[in-house]
Amino acid sequence: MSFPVPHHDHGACVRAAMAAAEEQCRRRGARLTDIRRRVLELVWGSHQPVGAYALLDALAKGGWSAAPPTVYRALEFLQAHGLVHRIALFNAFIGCARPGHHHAGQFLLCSGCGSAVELEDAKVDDAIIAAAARNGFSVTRQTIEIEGVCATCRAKGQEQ
Amino acid sequence: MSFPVPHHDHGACVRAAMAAAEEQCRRRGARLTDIRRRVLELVWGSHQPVGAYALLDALAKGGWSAAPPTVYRALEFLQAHGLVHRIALFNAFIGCARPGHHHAGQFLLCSGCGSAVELEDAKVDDAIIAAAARNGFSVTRQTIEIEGVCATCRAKGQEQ
DNA sequence: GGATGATATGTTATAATATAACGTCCGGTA
DNA sequence: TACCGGACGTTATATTATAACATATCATCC
Ligand SMILES: [Zn+2]
Ligand SMILES: [Zn+2]
Ligand SMILES: [Zn+2]
Ligand SMILES: [Zn+2]
Repeated sequence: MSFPVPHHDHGACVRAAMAAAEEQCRRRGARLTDIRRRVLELVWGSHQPVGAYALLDALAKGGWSAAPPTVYRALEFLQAHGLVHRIALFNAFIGCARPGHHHAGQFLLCSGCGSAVELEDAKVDDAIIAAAARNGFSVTRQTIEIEGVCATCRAKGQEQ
Repeated sequence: MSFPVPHHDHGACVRAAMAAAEEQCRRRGARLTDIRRRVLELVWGSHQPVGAYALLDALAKGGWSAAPPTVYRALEFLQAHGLVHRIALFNAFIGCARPGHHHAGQFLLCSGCGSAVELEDAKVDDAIIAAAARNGFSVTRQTIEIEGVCATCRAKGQEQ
C-alpha cells in the first residue's frame, strides 16, 4: 500500500500474502496447488517485479524441474484470481497485497530500488474514467505504471 | 486527439504527421533519414499500434532489405524525439500526433477496432502526481494504457 | 472401489520480441 | 585529403511467451 521500508519484516509480508491467497482461493473455489503456491511465494520474494524466467530458475533451484509453460500457467492462474499483477513495462510480475479488493491496477515503480507499490487511488480512477467518457470511450481495464523515485531512494541520492 | 472516424481522410493524418516530424527534427537538429522517415510513415499506416516485426515485413515488401536492428534503431530514434510512442501492453508502436507538445503518455486502446488514441488530460496527470506525492514518490514518466471500447465500436455492437 | 470427465501438469518444440557485437559506409569538417 | 562520428548492414543470440499433445491427478457418480 505504501512504500516498503528497507529492512522491514518481509516474512510477515509473505505470510500475509499467502494467507490472503488461501482465503481468496477458498472463497472462489479455486485450487491453489503446490506449484501455484510456490510460484506465488517466489513472486513475493521481494517487492520488486520478477520475470517469468527468473521464477523458472528459482523453481529449478528448489528442485522443481519446470519448463516455461509451468510458470506461465501458474502466473495465468494467479493473475486470473487477482493474486498477481503483470507490469507491462518490465514484462514482470508482482504480488497483489489485497486480492479481492477493488483494484484498478495502478503502480508506482521506483527506478532506484526497483520496488513496485500498488496504488488504489479513487481520484486517479475517476479522472481516467471521466477523461475516457469525454472521448466517448468506456473503460474495461486500466494499466497505470508510474516510474519515478521513492522517498527512501531520493533521500539516499541527496545525502551524498 | 479524439477517436478516428472510420472513413476519414487518413492521407491527411499521415501528411500532417510527417510535416510535424520534419519540423520537429529540424528544430532539434536531428537527422530524419530515409529509413527513419519510412518507418514513421509505416507506423502511421493506421491508427493502430504496429509491432516491430510488422514494420520489418512492410519495409521488406517495399524492397528495403532490413533486419530487426534497422527497425529497432529507427524506432529508438523516433521515440527519443517524441515522434512515436511504445504501447507496453502490446509491444507495439504508435505515431504521436503532437510531437513537441507536452505529453504524459496516456492512451485509450479500443478492443473493438484496435485503434489507439493519445490523451493529454491534465486532470489525470494532476491526480497521478498528487497520488504519487502522497506516497513520497516523485514521478519521472507515466505509462497509462486504458483498454475499453470506443463510441463507434459500441454503436456497432448494439445495433445488432 | 472402479469408471468417467474435468482440471492440472509434463514435455518438446517453436513463435514473437529485442539486443549484442562488429564491420562498413557516408557526410561534414579541419 | 584525412579524419571523426553518426548511421547503417549483417550475423548471431538473448529474452519473453505460447502451441500442441501426452500424462497425471482430482472429484463425482455409480
Ligand atoms: Zn515486505
Ligand atoms: Zn526506491
Ligand atoms: Zn487518420
Ligand atoms: Zn473502436
